[in-house]
Amino acid sequence: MMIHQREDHLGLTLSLNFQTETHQPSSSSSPLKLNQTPSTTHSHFNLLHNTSLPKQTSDRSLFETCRVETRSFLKGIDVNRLPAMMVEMEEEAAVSSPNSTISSSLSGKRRSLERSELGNSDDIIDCDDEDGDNSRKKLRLSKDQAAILEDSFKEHNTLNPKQKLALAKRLGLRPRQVEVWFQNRRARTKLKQTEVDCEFLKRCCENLTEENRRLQKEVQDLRALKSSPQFYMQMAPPTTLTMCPSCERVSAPPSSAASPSTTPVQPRHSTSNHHRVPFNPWAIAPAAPQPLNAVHHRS
DNA sequence: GGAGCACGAGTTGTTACCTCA
DNA sequence: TCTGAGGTAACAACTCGTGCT
Repeated sequence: MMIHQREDHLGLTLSLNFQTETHQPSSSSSPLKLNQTPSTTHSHFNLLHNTSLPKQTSDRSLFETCRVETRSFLKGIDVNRLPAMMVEMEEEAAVSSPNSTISSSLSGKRRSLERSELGNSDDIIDCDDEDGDNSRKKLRLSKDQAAILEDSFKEHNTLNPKQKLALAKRLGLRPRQVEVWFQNRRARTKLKQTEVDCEFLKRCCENLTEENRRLQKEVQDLRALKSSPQFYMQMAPPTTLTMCPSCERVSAPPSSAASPSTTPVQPRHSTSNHHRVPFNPWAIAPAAPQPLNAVHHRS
């Protein structure tokens, strides 16, 4: 056992780390997929029997014992509800290790070291299957539990250990389950936000493409006009574009109908200093493109 | 029955912080 | 006092397995 005292940003002041880590098969590294053992069951077992599991998973006899005892222990337990006794035990475990799950409480380095020490993952024996076929039961949170978690998530999308404990106690779940729920919730929220952002950017792109097409056509028309100046002279002054003589910026009058991105641009200057005059397309040199945030005519 | 999806949970890598030599 | 190594906790990203529609 290792005593580790720290004051982290979440307000945890004291932690006791029991070195009762278990070894789990790496789902990605091992071609042979074994049913993975929820390590929390190991922690249940450890807490119940106040013992630690063997570090080397080749110790099959101990694991078989564990398996039998766990199976009998799990009989009659609703997987969605944790007995009060277990909640209290989990609380203690959570206080001693904020992560509360043995596997996840291991540091990356330690975990990878143990992975390398583990070698053949075939030695892993599941310890929590209640019917002996190595199938894990899918936990399903009740509507009430989900609603409370949702409410809590709306308040704050991360939990400090105290909040986690309180919530776990209130819901009759293990702190680790609350933690996992919040992790998954954050991940899924982020995913949805990414989808929304992606959709928004797609629409922006479409609008810009459309505007680009329109501007290209306008340039084409103007070039055609330039090539026949006598025709231009007979034309009425262009009404779609005006230029501020002060800053020499081009803008369109409010009446021109266009997409939102081509909405007429009104100068912010006072009319005493700036007059809207017909824009002569070849009277000024083409302005260099400006960064979006430099276009001060947009209101 | 099986395809698709939602969701709980495990795994792995990274980062920040702490302790200690 | 500074510094680097090692340990720990927390988190994100990825993944898998199960249950539901």
